[in-house]
Amino acid sequence: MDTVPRYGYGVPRVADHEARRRQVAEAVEQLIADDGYDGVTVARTAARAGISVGLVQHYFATKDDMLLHTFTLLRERVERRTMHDADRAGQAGERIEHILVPALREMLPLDERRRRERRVLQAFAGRAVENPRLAEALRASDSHLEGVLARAIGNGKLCGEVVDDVNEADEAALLLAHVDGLAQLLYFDPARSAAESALADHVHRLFPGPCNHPRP
Amino acid sequence: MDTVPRYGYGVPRVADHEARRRQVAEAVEQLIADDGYDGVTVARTAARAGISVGLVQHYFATKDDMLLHTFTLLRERVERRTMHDADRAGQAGERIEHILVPALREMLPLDERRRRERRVLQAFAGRAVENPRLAEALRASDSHLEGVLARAIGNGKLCGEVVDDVNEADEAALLLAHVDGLAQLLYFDPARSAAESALADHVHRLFPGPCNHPRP
DNA sequence: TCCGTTGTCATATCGCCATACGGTTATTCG
DNA sequence: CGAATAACCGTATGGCGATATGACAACGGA
Repeated sequence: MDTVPRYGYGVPRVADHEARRRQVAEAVEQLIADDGYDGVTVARTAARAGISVGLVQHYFATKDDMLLHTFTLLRERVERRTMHDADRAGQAGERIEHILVPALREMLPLDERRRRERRVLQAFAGRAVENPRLAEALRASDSHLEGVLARAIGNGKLCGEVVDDVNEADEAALLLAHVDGLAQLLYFDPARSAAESALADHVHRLFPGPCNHPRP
Repeated sequence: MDTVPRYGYGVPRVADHEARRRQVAEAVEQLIADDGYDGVTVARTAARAGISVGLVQHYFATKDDMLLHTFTLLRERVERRTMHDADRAGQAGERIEHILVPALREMLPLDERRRRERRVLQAFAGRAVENPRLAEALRASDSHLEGVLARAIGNGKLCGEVVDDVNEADEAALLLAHVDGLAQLLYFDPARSAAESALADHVHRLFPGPCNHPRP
């Protein structure tokens, strides 16, 4: 992922490629959040990022690449933030449930920042139906999250919090789908605080047992 | 689908306004399903509907109106299909749960037709973030469905299927959100049959009790 | 020092699309 | 029968936006 060749041979005028791309992606994200997906034009993006149209082209061959990269960075950021804790679920001897709930809660649009984020993700999701590359990226990103959750559920089985006969892949997908639905609900109806407890309930039903095998 | 009014000559003075608008909306829906939202242009829509650009303009002042009307008709159709049964939940003496589950199942993309439908709805949902009129229409449509569900849950309370201390408005919203998440999941992963049982489980948890007061 | 490469910019091009417009046909009503 | 009117068509227009192009600047290497 980060193994980009770095392009560092005896070349002149070395700029930080990744930083520039991040800068542009940041501008795109802001534009989507403010004006929607259709509000994104190469010209406006350049202006927002404080650079020229030509430079944007220099870093992204096509507008589509630009959007895709924006989406990728955004998802990576969300995943990093969300799953930072969840990934070591079952290692600390604490109940996995108690690690998972706040982690997943992080995905809900509970403040302005995350509402903006949701807005952008929603716009991307809408385009995914007509943009195969975006659809693939979305799928990949979801698969990754599902993998992390499935592992957490697997750990739950090992330590007795989860009953043995659940299919962790299914349950991970279902949990993620539920969280997504709740996020959608909260986006359009921020007052529905019941969504938060619904999330907790879901996780609680998944992890009903006590933690029998706390790690040292 | 094939019920295009065929415009028999000899009726030009007064044409069936609503039928024409339906015809155009139908074309729009097909275009979105086939080529995505951005694939919809007035010209292509006219071609698809077998009429001229000018005529489309004659029936819709603006492209936005055209799209909005398409969305409205689509949602109405889905609601009608879905809630036809659910609305008389608790009247026949049958368990409400057993009426609600197949009704809500209807919203899941379980066959090609509904996958196409989902595709279109997803595209619309994506634009709703940047289109206030669409957002409002979506909200209104959801509210309506929530109302129907809330009433069903209320009936459940009356006849003992639902415990008394649930908030039916909250539960209706949560149920709908869950169904939406599951629909999304199934769209991208049609093989996840666990989604269907998840829906049934949710409803079953909501309606745990027996039906004590069957109507005559 | 000078060459080649890369970073950067400004502007040109070219297609597409929503909407505007003017014309034609065919009813209905008086 | 003859306006008046609504359904309907084809094309013009004007703007916007992605991408192409060509020029210039800075810097590393020989």
